[in-house]
Amino acid sequence: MIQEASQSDQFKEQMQGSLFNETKNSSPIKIGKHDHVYTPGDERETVYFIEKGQIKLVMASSEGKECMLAIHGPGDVFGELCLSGLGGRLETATAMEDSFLKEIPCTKFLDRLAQDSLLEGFIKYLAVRVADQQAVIANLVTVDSEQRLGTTLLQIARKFGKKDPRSIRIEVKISHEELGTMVGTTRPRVSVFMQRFRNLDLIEYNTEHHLIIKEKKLTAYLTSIL
Amino acid sequence: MIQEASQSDQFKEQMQGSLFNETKNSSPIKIGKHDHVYTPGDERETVYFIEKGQIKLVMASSEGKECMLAIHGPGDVFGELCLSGLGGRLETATAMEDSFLKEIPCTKFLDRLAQDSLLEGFIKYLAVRVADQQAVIANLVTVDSEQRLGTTLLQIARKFGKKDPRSIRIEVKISHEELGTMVGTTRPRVSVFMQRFRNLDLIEYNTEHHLIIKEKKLTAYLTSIL
DNA sequence: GGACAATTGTTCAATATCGAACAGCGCCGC
DNA sequence: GCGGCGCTGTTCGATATTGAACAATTGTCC
Repeated sequence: MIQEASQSDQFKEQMQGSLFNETKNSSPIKIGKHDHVYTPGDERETVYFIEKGQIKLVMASSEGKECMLAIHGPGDVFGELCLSGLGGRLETATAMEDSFLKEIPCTKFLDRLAQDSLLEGFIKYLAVRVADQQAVIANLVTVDSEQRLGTTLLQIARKFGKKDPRSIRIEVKISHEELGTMVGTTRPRVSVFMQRFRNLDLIEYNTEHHLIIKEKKLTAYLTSIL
Repeated sequence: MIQEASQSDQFKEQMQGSLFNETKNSSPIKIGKHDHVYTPGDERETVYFIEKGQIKLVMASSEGKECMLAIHGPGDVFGELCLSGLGGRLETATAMEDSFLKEIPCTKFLDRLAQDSLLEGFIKYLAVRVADQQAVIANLVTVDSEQRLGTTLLQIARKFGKKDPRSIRIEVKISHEELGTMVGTTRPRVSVFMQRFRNLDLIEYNTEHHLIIKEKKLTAYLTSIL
């Protein structure tokens, strides 16, 4: 697990360097809080690189319901799915706070990766993505909502957590509503479980709205309620 | 949609050609029905190419529950997730019938793709995979089981369907139990819905256990029950 | 051909989940 | 400071889903 993280981090750094070169002449785009980077159907085939901010990817079903697929932070790349060549975005990308992005046309993106011999690295990166998504799917299918919420929290913590001294980890701001759309349950339900986790001292709300997740305790609890 | 299918089919053919060259000297491995190609934790970093047969990929949760991730048929490649470099399989790959596979070490696989200038094609292929999985996730999160079963049937039909003259499509053998693990519900529930679909003439059971899916009718029905 | 195993159709009570409602609370803008 | 608004915590009846059980049916292996 650890060496894997460092490996993929390594590629991420290389890719960041590569993209930095590619975009150093263009100026970043500012996206205000709650504004969209793109919406379903948009044909613009570009990849985005986050310099600063938070971007969430949400997919809407034919009725009104939504599903939050991911949250991306500084240094992340998103919108790479236009590489699939099937044209037209499937999800909505929205800024969760004022953000600054660099935009790279999808063909340029590939060319640059090729030039810098990063194609294989990118394949590895995509393979990790596929594996992660498989885990999400298996989770949605096999376990109940409390468990799903727990594992989702752990995933987010691992992605965004600054390693706090006491083996605890800190967070970004995500509403219960949003958690609901990741986990596949309703907001009240999320509230109840979050409360339960809090009472059991598996998570905490920091003085200022930051979620603290006690990775070990939470993991232990989740396996205990199988 | 249509040009996309043909594009990815085109890459698939190129990849098949490429792999055919790579493996023409090695003889295929036979996997008997119900036997495993690999199981979780296996470290063997190889990619498989199906010459004949059906292979299912199943992920098991910590308790006993299972989730069927995919079914692959002749010409398909699976096990590519070892390219992620995180070592150890996550799922179980099982033959649904006697199958013949070619096995390619993961490094050889990449080398060959590179030699044949197929790296970008493979990236596109993986991007499509990620997009498909996103759709699956959104489905699991946003809609109810009947709807999910319906869309799952459509997905399978599109993957395996031989285009029957009357805009209908034929199938592989999948048990209700297995469908349950794809859709995230229980077997009895699948039975009920399948029965309902049958009564509404959205699907049929062929004289010999082959499922026939009436794509248009089923699609129409699914949108009608939003 | 017959017996056993696997698959399907169906039921039911127990349980989990939804969704609508309402109250408290903190933040922001004015 | 004050109102409004968005987020949270909590409740509840209506509804969906589970899981266990039992026939009926089919397939399969000797």
